[in-house]
Parts: sequence; C-alpha cells; structure tokens
Amino acid sequence: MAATAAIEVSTDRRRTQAERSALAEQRMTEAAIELLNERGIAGATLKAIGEKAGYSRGLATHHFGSKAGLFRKVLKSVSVIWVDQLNRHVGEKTGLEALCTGLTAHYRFVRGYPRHVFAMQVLWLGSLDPGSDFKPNVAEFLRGQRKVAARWVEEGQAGGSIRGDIEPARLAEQYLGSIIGMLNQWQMSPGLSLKRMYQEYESYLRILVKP
Amino acid sequence: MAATAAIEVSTDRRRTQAERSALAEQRMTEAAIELLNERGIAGATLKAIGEKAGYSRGLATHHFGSKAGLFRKVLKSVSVIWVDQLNRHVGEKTGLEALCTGLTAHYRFVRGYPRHVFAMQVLWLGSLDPGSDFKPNVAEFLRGQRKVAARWVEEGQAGGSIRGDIEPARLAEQYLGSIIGMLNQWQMSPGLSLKRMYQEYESYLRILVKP
DNA sequence: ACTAAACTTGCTTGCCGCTAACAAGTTTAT
DNA sequence: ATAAACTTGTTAGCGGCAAGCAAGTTTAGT
Repeated sequence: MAATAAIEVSTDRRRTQAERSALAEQRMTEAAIELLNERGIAGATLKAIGEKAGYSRGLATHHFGSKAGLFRKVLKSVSVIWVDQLNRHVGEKTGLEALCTGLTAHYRFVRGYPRHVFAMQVLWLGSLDPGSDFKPNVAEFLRGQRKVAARWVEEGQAGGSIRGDIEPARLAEQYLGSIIGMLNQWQMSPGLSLKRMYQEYESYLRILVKP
Repeated sequence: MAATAAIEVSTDRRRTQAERSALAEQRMTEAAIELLNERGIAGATLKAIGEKAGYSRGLATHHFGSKAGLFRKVLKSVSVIWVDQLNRHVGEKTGLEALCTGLTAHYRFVRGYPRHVFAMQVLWLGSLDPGSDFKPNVAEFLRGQRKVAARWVEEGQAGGSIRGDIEPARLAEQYLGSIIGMLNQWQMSPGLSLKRMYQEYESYLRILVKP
C-alpha cells in the first residue's frame, strides 16, 4: 500500500505481479501469431514461442496449461478484434446493407490484420483435426456469426430490403459459407483477388435477395 | 517370370514383389485414412499407421519417404475417387445442369465416402499450415476444379442456360467457394444439414444465372 | 512508520515418454 | 546371388510435468 505511488509503467522497474503476468500472456500470444504465420502449428513450438516472447521454453505451458490452451487464447484474442471491427463498421445497419457492410468489414479485417487472420485461419482449419482441443470454440463462434447474419436478414425482411420468402437461417449459412470459401481459396491460391471475389459475391447477393 | 502362373491373391502365399509393394501401400493408405478420422494429423503416427496396416513402424517412411509423402498419397488417392465420381455423374452435361449435378455428385461423394472425405478435408485444411509440405498439391487441385466449373459456365452461356454477362472464372470461384464453405461449416457444426445447404445453394444458383 | 519474516505467484530447468527420420540390418522374391 | 521389401537400432527434438528458484505481496513485531 505504502510504496505504490512510485509505479511507472513506462520504466521497466517495479511491475505489479498482475502486470507481469498480463504482459507475459500478451507477448506470448503475439509471438504465437507470428510463429503460426512463419512455421505453422507444428512448427510453432512452445519453446520457440516462449523464447520469441523473451521468456523460457516452459512459460507458455505454465500460463496456458497446454499448447491447445495457448491456441485457444490466440483464437479468442483475434475473434475479439474481429467482432469489434464488425460492430464498428456495421453499427446500427440492418438488412442487405448490413450484409454488404459485413462483407467489406471482413475484407478490411483481412487486409488490416493479415497475420492475425492467417493465424486464426490456420488454427480454425486445424480445429477440424480430431486431435485438436479447440473445435468447440470454433463451432460456437461460427454459430454466433450465423445468428448475427440471420438477424440482419430478418430485419431486412421487415424493412423491405430482402425478399420475404427467404429463410434467414438458410441465407446466413450461405453467407458465412461463401465468406469461408472465398477466404479459403484465396489463402490456398495466392493468385486470386480477394477483393474481386467479395465484390462479385456482393453483386450476386443483391440479385438474390431483391424483393 | 516362370512361377507367376500360380499367383493366388486370396491365399497369402507367393506374392510378386510388385504386388507386395502395392498391397502395402494400399493398406497403409487406408490405415492412414482411418487414423486421420480417429486421431487427426498429429495422432496418426507413422508407427500407428504401419502397425494398423499389419507392418512395422518403419515401412511407411520407407515407402513414402516422409509423413508428408504418405499424406500426399492419401490426398491423391481420394481426389482420384472424387474426380471419377464427378465424371460418372456429370458425364456430358453442360451449363447449369452440370453445375447442379456437380453439386449433388459432391453430396453423394460426401455421403458415400465419409471417411475419405473427412481425411481429405483434414489434410486439405492442414495444408494451409506453412509447415505442411503439400500445399501446392491442394492449390493445383482447386485450380483444376475451378477450371472445370468455368468450362461448364462457358458452355452454359453458349447453350443458353446461363446468362451471358457472367464471367465464367468468377462464378467458378463462387461455386467452389460455396461448396468449400458449406462442407466446412457442416464438418465444424454437426447440427447443420448438408443436404439442405446444398439444395438451398442450388436454388440460389438457379436464380442467379437465369438469363 | 519501518523492517523482516511468511507467504504467494511468476518463471526456469531437468526429466520422461513419445515422435519422425535415417541407417544399418534381416527376410523374401527373382 | 542379387535386389527388393521389410524390420530394427539410433538420434534429435517435441509436449508436458514436477521440482526448484526468484520476485512480488502481505503480515507481524518493534
């Protein structure tokens, strides 16, 4: 209590335990993202991650329990950024406008945080693997995104920008599926233009939902 | 040369060297598919694969050079089945009819060879990982599939089943992307109905390309 | 109020079972 | 006999665990 007045975050002196801990987790999460980009899941060893973050080989296990635990943290931290970006762009928009804005928000996200997106993608796709322990996290995230999109559709039908005989949940599946599929192809085949694919999909979407 | 007349595949006696070799590769490929379903990429160890196939821990390395080599073989063997199925179903069809038939062919493929499809999917998605050595194979396969779909579109425009102002390559990207995205979501969230998603996409496709 | 002991938490190191890959063997076909 | 198929020995590196060390925080005695 008495000595807390002298704390200075800018200087490296006298960190609080909680600060040290949080800093270590953040550094290791970032190191993990970096190494996932450079070397992939198998190549991103706990030793490399710990040392890249400026610590020892054992700290990641200590903080996150396991390699999967660390990756769960990475997944969570990236998806938080994405949800934030999405809310910022879409705001109070609804219907077709929200669907299209969501699309360009996603494009901006991919362009703005390419390393984060790639790491998320790697983990995401790796989650299908029965040996990975974060499949439920991904599944739940997807379910949430479908729900958001379905609500946009419902509101669009109420507002008149989307024709009424579309089942919102079905269109949401297609919408999310297209995004996944486009991103996927783009990651696999660098020659493709992600922007063009998104624009093309948007134009299809407009035709599709026209009342 | 002289003794080849007495070969009996049903009995285990006196196999030719080429036969032994081919049999071993086939058994190990199948064992790999099985183990990819049960335990994923990391869990499908060369030891487990070799022993499940009835051999020693070292034979897979001997035949395929590396774990990645074995997985390349799995990928190839499954994609051969898929291409065969596709050709069988689509035959000489063109245009919208070919696109829709391709869709149901894929659905039947998923239903008919679930373990093969799942293994392919796991490897496929794992190929995005910088550490995996079979990304080019997947990229080339995708490119080929896009080309096939684009030709269907072109022919459909010539035949009148698809409106002319669509760029074939773009629609092919969307088509393949949707298939990837639907399959992906279905694998991640078992509650979804793949059949319904495919039917839904088909109906969208029909609206989209109507001249 | 000050300080030193007691305690908690962050972090490192040594170890174990396991893996992929290679090299050197043994068995089997030709 | 010779070459191929196949097995076994070996090595470096992995993830995860447990023991131990170091730094931060609380508490008690003066």
